[in-house]
Amino acid sequence: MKRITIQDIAKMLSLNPSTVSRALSNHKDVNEETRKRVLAVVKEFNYVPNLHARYFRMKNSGLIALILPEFNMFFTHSIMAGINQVLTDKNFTLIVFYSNNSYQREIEIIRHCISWVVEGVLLVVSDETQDIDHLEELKMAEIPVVLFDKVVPNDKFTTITIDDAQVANAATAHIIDNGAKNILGVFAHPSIDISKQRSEGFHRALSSAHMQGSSIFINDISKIDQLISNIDLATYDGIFMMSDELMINMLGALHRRCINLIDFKMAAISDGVLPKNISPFVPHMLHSGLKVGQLAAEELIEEVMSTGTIPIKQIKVQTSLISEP
Amino acid sequence: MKRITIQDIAKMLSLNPSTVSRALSNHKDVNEETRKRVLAVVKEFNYVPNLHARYFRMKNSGLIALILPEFNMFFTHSIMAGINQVLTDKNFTLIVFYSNNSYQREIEIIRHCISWVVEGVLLVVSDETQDIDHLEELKMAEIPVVLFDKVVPNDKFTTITIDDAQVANAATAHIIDNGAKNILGVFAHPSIDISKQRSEGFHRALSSAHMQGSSIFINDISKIDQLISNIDLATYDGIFMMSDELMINMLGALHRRCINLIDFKMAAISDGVLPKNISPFVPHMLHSGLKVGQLAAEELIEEVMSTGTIPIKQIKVQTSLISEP
DNA sequence: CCGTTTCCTGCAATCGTTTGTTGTGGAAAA
DNA sequence: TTTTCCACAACAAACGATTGCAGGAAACGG
Repeated sequence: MKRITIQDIAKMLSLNPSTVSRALSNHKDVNEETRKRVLAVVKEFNYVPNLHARYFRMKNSGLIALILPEFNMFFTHSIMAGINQVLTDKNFTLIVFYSNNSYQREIEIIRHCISWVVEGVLLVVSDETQDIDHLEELKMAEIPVVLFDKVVPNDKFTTITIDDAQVANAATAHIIDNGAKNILGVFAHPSIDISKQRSEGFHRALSSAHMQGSSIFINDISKIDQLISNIDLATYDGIFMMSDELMINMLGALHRRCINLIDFKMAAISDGVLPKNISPFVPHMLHSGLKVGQLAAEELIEEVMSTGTIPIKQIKVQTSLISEP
Repeated sequence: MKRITIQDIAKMLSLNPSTVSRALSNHKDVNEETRKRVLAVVKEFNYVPNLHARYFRMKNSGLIALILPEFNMFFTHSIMAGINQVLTDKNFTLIVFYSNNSYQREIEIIRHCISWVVEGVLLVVSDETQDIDHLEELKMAEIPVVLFDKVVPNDKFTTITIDDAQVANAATAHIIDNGAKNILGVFAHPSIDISKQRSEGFHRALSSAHMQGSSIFINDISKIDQLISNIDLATYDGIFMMSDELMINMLGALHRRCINLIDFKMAAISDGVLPKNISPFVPHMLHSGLKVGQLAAEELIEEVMSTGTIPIKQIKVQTSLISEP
């Protein structure tokens, strides 16, 4: 079936398309009477504007691209919820791409975004991404970009992160405050930036309490049982876990080794959802994906809306300690 | 900066825009020599086509809309991963909407989809949605729709679900096979369709084994501790949990009541991700979000691509029992 | 040498919407 | 009565890419 257009409406009412257009956009130059007639026809025939035509003419698109390296159950969903809230509010439409942690794919996606005339890009870089050369094209096309969560440090684009070292430090300090004497730190793959940062914060907390402790880096989470099998857990009385994913897996692994979790002082860095759902409760530095998503979207929209240039910001999201359920 | 267009390229090379366009689309009517020259300029100036212009002219869009009622960590992410795989493969672009479980919002979104001239819609209906009247508009606009996961039973659109009753039945049977004599079924809010279906399957399994058992419906998951506080768990030796969300919360709640989970024969319906991550292992009927997403996307694309009409299908996704880690 | 075919490129229209400019009739002001 | 002004609506151009058709030049056959 052929869609009804503004011209069809114009013809029916013996009006000019321009008048119909203005009627629909509440332009003052159109008589209230004619507007009524237009609206009536719109309703009767279920007219909806063709956004391709509109945005093509207007040279914008109302589209915001979100580029994610992967879909994981621990953080992505709340980030998306946060972004969506903001975008829906401001009447933007979200298109989602998935780089599959490939730098090459990320480049392709960015090209595609330009083709789509998106008005802004929200980017969580892939693990492979080491530089931001590929964002140059977006800059040239004057498309604002906000990097968040995993970022490449730079001074050309707004970034939104947490102070990983400081947060890990605070979480570890909480374990120490609870009286643990020997703490095990559990981290993800050591090559990714946040592992390094959080590990650093962990060790800083230990040394400022004049304590020792050790860290393990889980390269492949499915092998966690093996990886911790040669650790004498009895020597530890505290555990720090750098993420939700590690937390749930670590708890599972300990459980499989029939270790009583009550014996441990624990802390993690978490989105806050999982600790609400599982037992025992794990105190955590609340690193809310929802908030990060919202903030990223808000910053981006601000840049999109502004006419002039806006100062680049390096935002550190505040985190807080959640010490009880 | 102004974007470079086909006409700019044409001017530079003293060609006609039409020739440039044909060169770029590998049309045979253009000399290999000229094509080379065009490609060189394209590369030099980083030309990217304006998809709004193209799709506006071509009357399609390469867009597929995904409408979700909510973002939850338990199923959404794997559904999206599955969809994305297929769409990326077939060169479609995904736009995502979030109905926030509101029927009204769902209607708005569908309108918006038509406005965007999307080529297909993947829909998980909101909890409020009781009918499919609002999909009539899509049908009139000849936009294919695939309903999946949560659906409204109907014979006008392709649907992809699991046989909830049968799956719940099988899971329960597994608990019975393991020797449990008195089984507790844990279900979500009784007003949503899948709760009813799964509860029915659960009870069917019980009665065909000439057993009794009881169910509880968790209206508000944050109150799970209260809800199970008046249950004498000692009388049960088996638990069936209808979803990942209930599973993780139930395990947590039992743990808080210091109940030894080893004493229970358990089974659930699960996406499979969580059981890999937690301990104890919970046998489950594997209801893979990834697979559902893929299948939904594939079915939709097939309808989109086909010229004639395609038979409506009511697909039940196969599930399998995962009885060990 | 002319007619026909082949190969390549140009011309012009088109998609649906928006918007700057122009036109018109009637009322108010002079 | 003439001039001015205003409210309203029509006209036309534009956005960038695609495509049917026309046309020119070279190649080829007779």
